[in-house]
Amino acid sequence: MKDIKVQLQKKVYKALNKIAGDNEILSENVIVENPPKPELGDIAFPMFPYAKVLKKSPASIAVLISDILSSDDNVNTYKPEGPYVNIRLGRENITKQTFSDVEEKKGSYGFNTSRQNEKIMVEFSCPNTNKPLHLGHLRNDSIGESISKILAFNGAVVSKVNLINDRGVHICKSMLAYREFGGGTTPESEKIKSDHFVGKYYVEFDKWLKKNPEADKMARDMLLAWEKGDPEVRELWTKMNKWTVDGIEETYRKTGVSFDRIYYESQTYTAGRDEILKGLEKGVFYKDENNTVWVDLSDINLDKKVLLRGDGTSLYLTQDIGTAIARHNDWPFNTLIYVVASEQQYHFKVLFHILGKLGYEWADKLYHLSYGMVNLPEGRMKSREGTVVDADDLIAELTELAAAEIKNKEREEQVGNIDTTSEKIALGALNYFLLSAAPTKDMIFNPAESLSFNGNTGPYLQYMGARISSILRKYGNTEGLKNADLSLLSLDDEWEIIKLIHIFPEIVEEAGQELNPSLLASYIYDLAKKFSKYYHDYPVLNNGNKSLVAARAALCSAVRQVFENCFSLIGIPYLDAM
RNA sequence: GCGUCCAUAGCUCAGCUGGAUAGAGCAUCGCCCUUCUAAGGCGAGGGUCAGAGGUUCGAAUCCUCUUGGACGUACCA
Repeated sequence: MKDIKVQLQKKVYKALNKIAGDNEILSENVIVENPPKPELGDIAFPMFPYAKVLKKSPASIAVLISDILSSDDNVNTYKPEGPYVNIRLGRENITKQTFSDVEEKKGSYGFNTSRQNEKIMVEFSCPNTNKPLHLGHLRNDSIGESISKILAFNGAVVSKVNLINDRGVHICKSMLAYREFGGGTTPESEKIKSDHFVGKYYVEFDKWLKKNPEADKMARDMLLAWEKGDPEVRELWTKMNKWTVDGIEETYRKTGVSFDRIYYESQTYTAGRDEILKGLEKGVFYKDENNTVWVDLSDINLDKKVLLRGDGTSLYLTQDIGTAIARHNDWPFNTLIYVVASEQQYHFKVLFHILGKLGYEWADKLYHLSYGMVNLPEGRMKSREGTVVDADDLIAELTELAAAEIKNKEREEQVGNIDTTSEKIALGALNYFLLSAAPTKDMIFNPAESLSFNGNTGPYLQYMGARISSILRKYGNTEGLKNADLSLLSLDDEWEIIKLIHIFPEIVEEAGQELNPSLLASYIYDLAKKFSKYYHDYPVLNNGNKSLVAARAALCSAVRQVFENCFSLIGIPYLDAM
């Protein structure tokens, strides 16, 4: 559709100049747009901008341009409508081309090469090992996974990386509380998912701290002991970290999240130190009387920032500098995208700037994909007030609701395995919900409403997919569909659907450019809605005309393929029955 | 204080680089299961696009200010 628009732009440009004669030269950048309603045509050119130069009314220009263009084109039709030239495209070629494209590419329909030869690293998730994942992590994971898939579908080579924050005072707090109150219990003995088991002691620590202010200092001491390699502390640390990581990995498996490489903070946290010292030698940084190393950021209108403490220990920022450099060595990327919440914008601004100062020419290829917070109707989630929405609980709840719905509709038999189907519905609901809002925006999770499966939701999309599958199952062998007579698809409703199928690759490209999965979410919802109305109004199988049945089945088949491909990009499992 | 971002229907969100009466879902109220699964379809009501200026033939969209909010501005991560 893009190239068609460009061609038409050129034609309109030429026609405009024909009217202008040699008086005026017009900008080649002719404005194109989509008409607000399908009845108005497929593509529109507003004529307002040329009124002044041509000394004619927009409406009369529209008439002239339409005439000129019509005389030279027997494929598309041009119609002046008020100040607009509205164009109806010849449907035959586009339809034929679109269908054969889908038929040929199948699972890779939508794939394009706009990001070919790019190596893109995507960092996301980055959990702490003191507690299980919550809803905020789920948004991070959804975005990270989706963006990675989208970029790969744009031809890039993508490497997904995770950085597990397994070091620091937070894990020491859980460790202390466990040592104090755990009494040698284990996740197995208590039959609690292992990350939740550890999280329980993190909460326990907070309670303890209220009665015993000493606890804070004890945690810091434990961290020091850890850094010194105290064997007892290390042993406990290893054990508890494993519990958490095992539990988190189980959640990853359930939500379809995976990584090409996992970094552990405990292994990388010292890596930045040498870089800072090198920078100090080069005079990029400076040291104060306490041996603290600083960077002056007044060149980007920011304050100064500590890079190394006086005792030589490193900070979050220090570590991230080291990690970035290590990553570039491990896998020389063209771009590194950090999927991290918006609250860390300042951090990344500073990080990128410092890497630039250190002379890494790839510093300007680092990008912070800053996504908004997930809030509750009452406001921010607060662990202290126990309002944090736990990831596993949420998924379990959604799964139960889906299972109840299946039973309620008496679909057990058709669905087959209720457990796996319910899980897929839960996942579809969750990912669609999290990805349908633009990443940059904060969003509100209203438990009551967000658990619904009706309306603009993942399950609605899955349901449409299941209906298409059902129709195609009833149709039988779909092999012959490539020979279907597509000219029978003459309804406007069919044309609207075909156009949507046609532009799918363009939407994929745009979503990649803008790093915005929500474009795909609203695209597929649009397609689902149009298809839903279409098959409701026009029988695919029971219309009494064998050729028409084949043509419509072919349309179903193409829509199904786009569903599958688009679904996979935004983490919605495709279901053949539900 | 300073910086970044945000403000569209009662609620949750769309609205592309400015363009034709501002769109969905939820909620409310009607209608539709003897035809491919009603997790569905159709219809109704509901908007001074926070407010005020400006640029433009034309602004929800761009610029300025005001108001209201989020986040940040730690030798936390």
